[in-house]
Amino acid sequence: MATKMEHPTDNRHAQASLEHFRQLLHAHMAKKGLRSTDQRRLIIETFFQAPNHVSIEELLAQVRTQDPRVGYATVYRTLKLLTECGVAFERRFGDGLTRYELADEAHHHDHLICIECGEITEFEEPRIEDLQEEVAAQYGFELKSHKHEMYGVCPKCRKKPRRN
Amino acid sequence: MATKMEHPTDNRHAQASLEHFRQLLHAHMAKKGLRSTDQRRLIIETFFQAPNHVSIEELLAQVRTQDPRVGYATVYRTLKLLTECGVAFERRFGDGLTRYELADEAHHHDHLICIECGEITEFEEPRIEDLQEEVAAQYGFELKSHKHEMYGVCPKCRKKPRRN
DNA sequence: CTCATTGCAAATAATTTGCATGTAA
DNA sequence: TTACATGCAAATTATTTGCAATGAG
Repeated sequence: MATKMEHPTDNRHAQASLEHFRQLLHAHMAKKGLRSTDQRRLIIETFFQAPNHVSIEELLAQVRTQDPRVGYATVYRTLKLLTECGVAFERRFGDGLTRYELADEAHHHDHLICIECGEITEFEEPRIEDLQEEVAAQYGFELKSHKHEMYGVCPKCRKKPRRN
Repeated sequence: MATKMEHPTDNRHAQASLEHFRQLLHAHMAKKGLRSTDQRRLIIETFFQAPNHVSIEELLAQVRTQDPRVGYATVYRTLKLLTECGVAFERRFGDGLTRYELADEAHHHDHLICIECGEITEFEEPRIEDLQEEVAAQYGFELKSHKHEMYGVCPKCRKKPRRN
């Protein structure tokens, strides 16, 4: 059961898996009567290609390399749209800003965060996932998603003399 | 190893365990030359007695029943102090505000959050804790703390007709 | 006495919103 | 054409900070 092994730091997703998200989005937009605009398409494609855990600011900077006229508000509104239709997850780590990532349940991962240098490492551990289902069932919860962050000192920072 | 069983919703901590936190705080304040004031003592004791996951606003409201003159800034500053010396943890769930809880590692728990009604249930699962250590070790991390939140639909909300 | 602390108000920072204008469908 | 979308700037919200007055050690 616990045999799948992939590069845990390979953040980007195959084109194939993006197709699913494009469909989700399309369905949502059709149902709500929303429109496909240049800015939305650009922001969405940029998000799909961006590294994981992008902030609005990072995403906007990247978007503006293609179209400098795009404003903050549009990025916020588009990411909210992606969140609403289940394409993106909002995440808040310690720094005061929201980051976004693809809602890729099939390729689910959790995070190891270094409290010294802030480096974020992804991990997958199917045995933990199984236990989560077990716990949720104990409490009668129907599990939809989860967030599992472990904070510690990464190998690099452990080598440095510790601060006091 | 996995035999301890307690009321998972019993949030408050025995007086005995608070003693440890008082000492931590006292040591930190002594080392930094900080002073013990009426406001600080009141805020800290209120925090110790408050339900888990208090927000600044809730805490201030409670504090003001004892002393209406206390201001927001003092509560923020005091909670930051508690966080710095390891007495409290900052937590950010989905709503845009920071909540605080006792940094009680010995009585560690994680959270099950209902996405319908917002109810927060605590759980403990030693087998997950063990696996966390294992994963951290795989990556060479020295684990300091973690945050594990599971989102789903609680038993009560599952009974209600689902919204669309 | 000295310097940390407080309350207030003003300052920040991230995010949201109102509105006139632009533009998919 | 008919709303939805955009960009801008102003508004909001949570949190932080400057400062004069207060108070702990």
